[in-house]
Amino acid sequence: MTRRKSSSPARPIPEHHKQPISLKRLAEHLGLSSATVSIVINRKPLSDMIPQETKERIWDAARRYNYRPNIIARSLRQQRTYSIGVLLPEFSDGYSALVLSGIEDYLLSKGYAWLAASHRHKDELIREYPHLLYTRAVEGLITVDTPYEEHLPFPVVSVSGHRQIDGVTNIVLNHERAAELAIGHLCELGHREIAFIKGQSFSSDTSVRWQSIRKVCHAMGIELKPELTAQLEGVSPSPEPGYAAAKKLIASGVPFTALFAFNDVSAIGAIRALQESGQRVPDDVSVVGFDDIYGAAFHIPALTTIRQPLVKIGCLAAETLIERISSPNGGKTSGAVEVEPELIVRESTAPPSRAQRPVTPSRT
Amino acid sequence: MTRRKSSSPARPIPEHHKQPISLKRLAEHLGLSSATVSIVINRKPLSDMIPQETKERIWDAARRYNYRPNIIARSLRQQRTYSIGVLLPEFSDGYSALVLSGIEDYLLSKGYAWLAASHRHKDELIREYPHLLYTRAVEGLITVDTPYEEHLPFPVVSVSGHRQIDGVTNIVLNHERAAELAIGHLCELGHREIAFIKGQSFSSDTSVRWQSIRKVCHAMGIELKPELTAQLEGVSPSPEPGYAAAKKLIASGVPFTALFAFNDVSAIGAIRALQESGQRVPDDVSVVGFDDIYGAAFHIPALTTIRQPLVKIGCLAAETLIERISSPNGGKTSGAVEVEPELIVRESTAPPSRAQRPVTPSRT
DNA sequence: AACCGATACTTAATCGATTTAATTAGCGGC
DNA sequence: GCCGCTAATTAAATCGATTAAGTATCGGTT
Repeated sequence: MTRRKSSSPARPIPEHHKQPISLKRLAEHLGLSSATVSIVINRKPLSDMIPQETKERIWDAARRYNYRPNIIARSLRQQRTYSIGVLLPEFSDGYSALVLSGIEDYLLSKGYAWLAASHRHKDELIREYPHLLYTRAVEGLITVDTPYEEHLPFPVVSVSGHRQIDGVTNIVLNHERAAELAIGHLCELGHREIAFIKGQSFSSDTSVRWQSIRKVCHAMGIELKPELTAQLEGVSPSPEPGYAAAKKLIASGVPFTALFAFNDVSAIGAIRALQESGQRVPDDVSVVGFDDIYGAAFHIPALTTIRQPLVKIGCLAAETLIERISSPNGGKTSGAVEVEPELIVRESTAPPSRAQRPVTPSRT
Repeated sequence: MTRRKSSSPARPIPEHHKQPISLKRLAEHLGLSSATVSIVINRKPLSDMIPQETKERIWDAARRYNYRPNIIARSLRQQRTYSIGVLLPEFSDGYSALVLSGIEDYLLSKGYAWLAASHRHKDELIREYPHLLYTRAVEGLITVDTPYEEHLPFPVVSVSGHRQIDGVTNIVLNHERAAELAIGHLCELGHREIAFIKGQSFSSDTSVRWQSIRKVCHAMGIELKPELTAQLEGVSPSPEPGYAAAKKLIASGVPFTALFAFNDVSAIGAIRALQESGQRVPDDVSVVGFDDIYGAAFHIPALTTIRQPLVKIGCLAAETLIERISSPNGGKTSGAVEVEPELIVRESTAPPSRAQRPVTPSRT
């Protein structure tokens, strides 16, 4: 304080300081320059030169007037926004929501914010949103189950994306292991006639998952009959597509004792279709789901499923993205990170009934 | 162009203009001042003075160099961020997700962005997040099922908030009508012994809903037995709390033929508990849920439920908030907006069975 | 010839912070 | 009494737009 110029006396601040105070006003009030205050508040190396007493004066005033740096001004100067975008198909699909939780946890801990956007499988939104987010000055993007081709001017981490795109890191499940777990479980129970529901064609996991299933079936000597293969159709996040797919499988007339669905939601729809056609789960048909969303455990019957560590995946995606954003070389590494699935056995699977009745098509 | 000074010739821009171009550079390249370009790009009234030819030159260049105004700089100057915060308990509860969809739709159409935050019922996060969002310069906040007392320095719209707080607009369901629909439906089917599951104490709808139920029960001559009243406990967004609550009701030994749950998720948990105790739904006990989340229709049995227009609620919340943000007087109006529920009859309700067996407690 | 008003722009301030380069005061040494 | 050094701070540029206020040119009028 020894050298504070007497020519610039501390200026008082009006009582009702409800509106945020600016650095400049705070500095004026302290009789210091805004540079000094900024340096101290941000604990810059330069502040080593500032005597303790002054620092305390600054901190006191900052607390008293509840000073909060204007993040917009800071962003402009630093060319950093500390925010990222998250693009996903749908908030209410049980899958994205869990990934989001993981993302949020990590970002919160690192001081990042995120702008979310759901495209509901509309091509236009899938195309537009990344640019909109870019306009919003995000520093990176996490896409969840969203195919995106174009090269973007910032790092991208893709959850269950599978294409190798420059600048995109993929977080992927070990799908082969997943198929082994599911089909192995059914085989062990004694099932041989297994039906499959593939994902929608727009789902990025669909193709990889299916390849894994084919490979594992072949290895285990399970025949993959075309009549026992159905595909989800439509963009509804409800169990309806699974219901429709299962109806088709049943209508084929080819008997099966087990069904491996693309996800838990479609498994739930499938179970409804089976029950409507007079089949009981798991007595007549075993069903295995995928994901282990909330609620899978509470469905009746409780779903046997392949759990994806969704929260962890979200966390990992966020971590990977932040790392790439922070890395000095711009994080050019576009590789893949793999996570492991887990088999959760509940009530929807059982050994095939001895009296192997063929599944008969119900009336439409 | 007649008067373009020959002293500042159009300056070429290097080929690889991948990185965004600034207004200044664009103006330099055009041989104009940035003010002129800004005025034209933003279609300010002043641009009426600019000849068509110049305007076209500007637009052409903007397109060619893919000019995008830096939103940070603009925000700083205009003191507007065109973004709001959304605070909710949980992404994966089926309820919030639908509200979010509505919010997103509306905001997208108005050019606003949103920062989302889920507090998972942690007091600390409920307290901190609004300030964090404020620091992030949101212009308003939508809270979903989140009790918030403190006065905030921007407009707040609260979905299913019920307190009258200065500066907060509530979007509420007509709970009395909802209770009438549910209880009326059960009465019409012939039920008299109705059990109830109240919401968690932290849920903002819990108290209002319960008052309405009491009122309607009284009006309809239904006795509200304390033993047939349970409350959800714990923060899990899964059906588990509903399961536990139903277990308690069953354990009371008091017979009931119908159950009105706080929401669909808890109804699903309750159904599981009933089935485990040997009751069949709806044969022995009818169950009515609340919300009509995705999946309610595909549960087995499909849930009869009171539908809240959740997407519409989100939309309405966003609209109300934007209106208050844009209104010149700062939108001091803190009132309430009411929406109407709807009864959706599916499979989980039926007339009480003639052979009115008392519900017997199952082994623990 | 001086003036006016319209046209077609430009200048410069501003938003609120960060950051680099400079400045000042005091002190010890010669 | 001057030099150089350190400690403590500050001035000024900067980020990229927006915007109020100003200016130069020209045709036309009195």
